Amino acid sequence: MAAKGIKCVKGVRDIFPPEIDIWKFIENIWEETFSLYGFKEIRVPIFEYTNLFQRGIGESTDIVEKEMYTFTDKSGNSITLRPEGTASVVRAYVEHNLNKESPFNKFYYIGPMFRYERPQKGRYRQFYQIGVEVFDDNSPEIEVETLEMVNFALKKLGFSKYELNVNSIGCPECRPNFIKILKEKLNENKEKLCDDCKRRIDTNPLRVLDCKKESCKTVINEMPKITEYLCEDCKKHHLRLLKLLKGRKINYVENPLLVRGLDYYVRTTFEVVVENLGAQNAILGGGRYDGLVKELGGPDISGFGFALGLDRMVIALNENIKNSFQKNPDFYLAYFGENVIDYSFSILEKFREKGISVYTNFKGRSFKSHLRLANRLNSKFVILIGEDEVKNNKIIVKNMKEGTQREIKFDDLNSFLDEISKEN
RNA sequence: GUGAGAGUAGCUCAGUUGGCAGAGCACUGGAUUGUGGCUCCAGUGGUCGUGGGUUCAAAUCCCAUCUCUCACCCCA
Repeated sequence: MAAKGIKCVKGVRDIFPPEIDIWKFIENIWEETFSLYGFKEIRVPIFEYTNLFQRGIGESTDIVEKEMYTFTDKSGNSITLRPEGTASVVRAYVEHNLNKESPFNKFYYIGPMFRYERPQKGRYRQFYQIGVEVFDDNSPEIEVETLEMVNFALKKLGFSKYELNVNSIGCPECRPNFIKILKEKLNENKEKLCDDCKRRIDTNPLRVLDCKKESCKTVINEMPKITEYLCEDCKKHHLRLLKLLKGRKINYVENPLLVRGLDYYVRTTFEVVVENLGAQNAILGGGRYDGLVKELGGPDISGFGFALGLDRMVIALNENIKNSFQKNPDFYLAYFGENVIDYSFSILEKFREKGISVYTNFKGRSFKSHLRLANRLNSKFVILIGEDEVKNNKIIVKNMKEGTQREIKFDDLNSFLDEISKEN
């Protein structure tokens, strides 16, 4: 129980061992994968001027309208804790003219995002994303390479049951036309829809297509699909993408109902969903945002990227993989008696110089309680040092699993340690 | 922002019509004074989420509030 009155803020949390090992495992696999595919890290601030997000994400989106942590700083500027990463990366790209600096165009970021939402499974007010952005490449090919990279990393992480949903939501040329037609058709069937959907016809017509109620589903089945209303260029792009995905044998599901909540998306959108996450089942999502760089004051170049929710990925990660992270140091040093600490320190140093991690405890324990602790920590070996060992310049190494132990003379320590290093 | 459930020891949870605050696991010590796990014995540990109210008496009833969980909504 926490000390009186001291608690963390609603919707945020601490992450500590052993769970932190799972986080680092996931982060490492993504970073290794990014490196293989030629991405480099970019670090951007956690807060920005509010208008970056207003312009970037879209003034009327839910995120900007009601979910941002916005405050006024001491000089009267409106500041917002970032609710997502793309706007910041694009801002940095534009601000520093990175397109002129070098031809390099593939970036990834990792860090916390902030949204004021009601907490729920897989949804927190401070949550962590890893994301990638590719600038100045409007080809379907880069999309395929990126999706292949997603598959690559997810497989390495041990995900076997997931589904890649792909859609095209058109562009500012063709999408308004589709929405107009969809609204008309929905209004014709208005009486058959649930109350929520009746409201959505005006607020968010695309969202009606995603309703789970049976009565609505029958209506939805007869509704037009956005992919049938794409303009020539968008259609060409989309068909090329699907063809390439098939060629690369990347499994996907065409989902004409997949829409994104951020205004900047055009054409290709995609999402990876898993089963065991409850309502928040999307672990990764993204798409193309060709107009955003220009919108934020840069050249008219394209953008494509995705973000993944680390919190959700940790929850969804296969249970047996999670259990393999109970990793404490193999060695525990137990010392007891008068004037043995100097000797013990020198032994610890020897181990560490050879790259072998050792844990010990300085609370003046008896051998019994040392060993009990070592057992709890799952130590494989315990180094025992008492007055006798100091006097005779040796250590005892006990194998906890076998229950056996052997004496090592201090002079033989180096070769013993080399032997261990080789085994690991 | 809306709806439902929950909050008691470090953890998982009991606690009857209101009547001394409980168990298991964990922890500390001992049985075994330089050797873990198994067993036995003993011990530490609580502002019953918080603040009010009713009552001789509240973990229990009432009001408020905070947090967690799940769903709506939205998104990664």
